[in-house]
Amino acid sequence: MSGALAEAPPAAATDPAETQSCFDVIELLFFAYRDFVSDPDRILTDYGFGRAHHRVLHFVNRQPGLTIAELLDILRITKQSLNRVLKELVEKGFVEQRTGVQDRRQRLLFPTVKGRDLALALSRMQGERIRRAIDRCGEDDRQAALRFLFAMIDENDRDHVARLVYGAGERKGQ
Amino acid sequence: MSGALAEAPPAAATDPAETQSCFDVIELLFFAYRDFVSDPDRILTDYGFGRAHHRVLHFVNRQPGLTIAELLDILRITKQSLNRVLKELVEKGFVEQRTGVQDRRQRLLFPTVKGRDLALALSRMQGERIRRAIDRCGEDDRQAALRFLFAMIDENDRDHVARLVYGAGERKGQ
DNA sequence: TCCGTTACGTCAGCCTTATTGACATATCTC
DNA sequence: GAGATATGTCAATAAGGCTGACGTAACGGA
Repeated sequence: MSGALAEAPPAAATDPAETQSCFDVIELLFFAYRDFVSDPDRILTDYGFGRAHHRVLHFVNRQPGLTIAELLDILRITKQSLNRVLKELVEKGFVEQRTGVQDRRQRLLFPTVKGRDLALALSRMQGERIRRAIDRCGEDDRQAALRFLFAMIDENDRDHVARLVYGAGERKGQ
Repeated sequence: MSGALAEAPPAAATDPAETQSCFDVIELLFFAYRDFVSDPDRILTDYGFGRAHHRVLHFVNRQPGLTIAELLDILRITKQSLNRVLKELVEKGFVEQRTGVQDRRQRLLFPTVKGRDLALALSRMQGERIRRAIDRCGEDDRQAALRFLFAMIDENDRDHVARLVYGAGERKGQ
């Protein structure tokens, strides 16, 4: 496709042509993600929050009743890292913790009204970008992109992600 | 599609249905990116590098002769942040700086052989994930995903990115 | 030739987000 | 009652980003 690296043939690539053909995905994923997360960042600073808070708030709002362990598995960070941002979200009244009913060791996480509003405001910003993208490339490309992105996820995690994305909702009581 | 938030109707969303329909893109982009960057991370620690080094090395390798200003525009970080990682890459012999010919104020960045090898090893890891994804969802979905991801980029930046991704290669001499 | 602008480097201090390791507590399960 | 599990927390550290300020070299036009 492009003439990149024509003067510098790859020394160790098993298949230069195929390696090369992946640059577009690698780079467009980088640029799309770069701009994708930049929108909410502006709002978040007004609340004294960062991206880490956004991620927590998003998944708590998306799946009310989420446990700490499940959140750790989604975010792939340590509990110490999670605890700091979660504590701030709770202290500022965006997330509420309730003791589990079946298992009282668990702390189920719920968004407050305030938390839900913020989560939706952030999603709306990202949604606007997504809708503008769909206007450009069409709904079919969005559907295909979803399939491609899904296939990019670790195989062991796809079932879990599928359930979360397409089967989410209130799960645990109170 | 899903029953998420059924018990908690969005308070401020202009269009709940459309906001909701974006959750899949928001989340799959998060999970795909999470796993996508996790592969190179393992190699990078062996060299004492992090993701920031990877990004710099990738674009320097992709576009030999890149200037500092262009790299800053790609990465969207401050020159102080860039300088730290770039200095380490130069000190460890992965990137070479040469004074510009037309404009002697510029420092043109080139990968060394060592740098090119590392960049390609990292790209290869990501390429393997991409190829596995294509095996699952097909080449058409990949092409569509590229169009969608491209449309997700800031409008002002699309020309620049298009040139970089599809028209890259050696640009500035010696 | 002088002067303003540009490209880059650097010092200093700070913030966020992540890490590892260790230990405490409450609760479940057997 | 004992061990495993879910969570909370203290402490130290690292990576990667930021702002602000200042310096130097080179370009470019008046």
